[in-house]
Amino acid sequence: MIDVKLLREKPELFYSSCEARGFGKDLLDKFFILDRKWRELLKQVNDLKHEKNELSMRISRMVKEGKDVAPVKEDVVKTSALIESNEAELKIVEAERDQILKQIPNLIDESVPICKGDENNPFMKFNGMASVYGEDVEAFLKATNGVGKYNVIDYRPMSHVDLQEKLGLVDLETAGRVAGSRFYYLKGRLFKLELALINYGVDFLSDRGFNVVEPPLMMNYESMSKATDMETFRESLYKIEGEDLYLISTSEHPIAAMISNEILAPQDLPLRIAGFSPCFRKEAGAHGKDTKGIFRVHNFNKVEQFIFCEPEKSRDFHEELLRNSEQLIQSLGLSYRVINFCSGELSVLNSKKYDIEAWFPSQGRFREVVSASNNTDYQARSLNIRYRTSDGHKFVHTLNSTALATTRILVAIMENFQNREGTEIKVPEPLVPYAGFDTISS
RNA sequence: GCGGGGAUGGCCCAGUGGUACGGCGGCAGCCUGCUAAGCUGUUUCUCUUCGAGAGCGAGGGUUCGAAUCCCUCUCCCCGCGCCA
Repeated sequence: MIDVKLLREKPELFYSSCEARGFGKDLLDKFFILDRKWRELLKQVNDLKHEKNELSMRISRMVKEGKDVAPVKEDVVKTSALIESNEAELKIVEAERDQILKQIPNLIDESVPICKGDENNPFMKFNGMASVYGEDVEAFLKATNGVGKYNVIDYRPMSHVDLQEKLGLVDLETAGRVAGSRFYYLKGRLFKLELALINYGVDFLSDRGFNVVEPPLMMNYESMSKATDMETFRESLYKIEGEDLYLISTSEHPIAAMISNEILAPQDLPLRIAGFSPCFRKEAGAHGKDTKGIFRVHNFNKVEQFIFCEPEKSRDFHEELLRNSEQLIQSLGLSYRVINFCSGELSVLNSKKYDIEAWFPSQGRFREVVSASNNTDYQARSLNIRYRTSDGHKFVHTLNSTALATTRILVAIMENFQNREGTEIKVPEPLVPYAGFDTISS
């Protein structure tokens, strides 16, 4: 949720932020109408309650003095009736106003480019040495502003879909029968490689000051709605039938909610948490996209980074999260580019977001493997996560970033490190000690 | 699932129908060679010019008035049962 006081004080900030996101100004206009009415009603109700409290106290004194309180009681009853009707109206207006308020998006950071469309997300940097099939060179260079480094290869590597089929590493057909599309059985060494990735990611973050947790995989409506936004609710989340429970779509949400309604001591900050969990997503808006293989699936595993920090420092910590994620991707030998999200593509919670997109030579393009967001105080305000300062209690800033989303990284490994014949996959060096093998073959 | 106990401000804790006690911690000030101690004030949210309202796990109810009485629910602790 945004800061209502700031909205009242500096509405122009929100009008320009909403405009940059491509939201109309209707939402804000509606808010101000309702808020004005709400404040009027609140004043009325509070004044009436004051009156009632005074009368009650008078009764208290009169009882002690042994006087007849019946007439005063009648006054209180009348006042109470008035309060009841005014308060009912207040609650209606308040609910309407809050409904609007929840939809007002976070203020965007100054450094966010004003644009729209995923394809326009500006390129930030490239790292690595990509293997690029001849006819993809042009697209590769365009995607990296001409600065991407690459080796031209004279064959197109197999897609992970074909490769995993050929090497017997994934069983999609059985998963389709047992569960449905976008499910999978990971088998043998590919499964062990996933465990290696998880352990590697957890150790990596643990070494960098993150406390590691495995969160609950389900959340109730109240916590979930505060940790996320309606878009996620509508498009991503699975609900458990007959229970007030939703499967998490990322450990970001239960980690964020971990310290809801708490007031942290300043020395607790920054609080770095790394979580590991399966993630469940409906992918309702993705019909027809990545329908084969394990690139886009209904459940996958993910190591996630999360930071709670002081507001002034969140920009720096956003860079730290990106740096950690980059180092992980680099260490696996993958080449990638970083993009800065367009104002028009940010989620309601985001103030700023970077994506890391790895190069997939078989597809001839960069695909998202990491998403690093600064949600500033938006999530913290909804979840009521504050810290103590000499100037009162303030909301922390929250940030999150993918460390390793296992299925996507496995796809990247399969598509980047297969041999020319498509009979063997080389295991990235840092994973070898975790996996206990250095190649995967049939 | 059954029985018993519990939830009060950042933390601890008192409070059996008359408008939340005290301590610790935090912050500010005073005092003091320095530190510590001591003293004073302050400490949540909302609307505000003053000021007021709300707040005792959540939601209802009774009452002129509820932390207190009644109902429903949630979570935690102890015991029993079941169980990977």
